[in-house]
Amino acid sequence: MRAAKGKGAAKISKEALKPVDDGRVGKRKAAAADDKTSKRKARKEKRAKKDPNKPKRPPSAFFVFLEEFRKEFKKENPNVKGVAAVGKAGGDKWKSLSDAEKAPYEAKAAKRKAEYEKQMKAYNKKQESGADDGDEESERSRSEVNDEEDEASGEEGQPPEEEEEEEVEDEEEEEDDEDDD
DNA sequence: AGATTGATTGTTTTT
DNA sequence: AAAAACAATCAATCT
Repeated sequence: MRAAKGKGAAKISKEALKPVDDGRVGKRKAAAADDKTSKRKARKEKRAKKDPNKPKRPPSAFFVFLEEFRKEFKKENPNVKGVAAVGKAGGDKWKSLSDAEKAPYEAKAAKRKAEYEKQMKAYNKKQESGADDGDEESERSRSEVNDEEDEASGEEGQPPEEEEEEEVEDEEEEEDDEDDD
């Protein structure tokens, strides 16, 4: 299960109802390798087909915040290994943050989303080859897709204006990714 | 050994 | 429009 889908989102009073076993990670529930029982992708219908390089959904502000939160959380709680612990702690703190505090995260998430749309555009272009919907398993010569790294063409004329009451420190986003291995 | 779960919220996606 | 699924993460647990 996606864990907190209907419960977490709908009910918010599970903290007391469902105490987490401290750092206990996986209790005991694994229906591994079960086509229909697998919730991973119960292909009831052709919801999603396995695509080579399909851009995953952009992380929401919460996830962006979580990524940073996890680092600190683990730093202060090296004993806790479960992801659920951080999830709950993060969710709790997330709500504790003010809109102004979430602003920077939202900004980052917004940027991620923008990239996602761009990637999706390129992705669609590749898919343009054969718009086969349905159970067309016929894999024609899929060959390599020319990956065109679309670099941000032109900056946006205007920098994001924070018209919010709280002026957030605009961190200069570094887009130069130095990937030295 | 690989697949899966657990948990959070927000957005993307699908119906 | 609304519900569903999925986005990351890490270790434990299951088949």
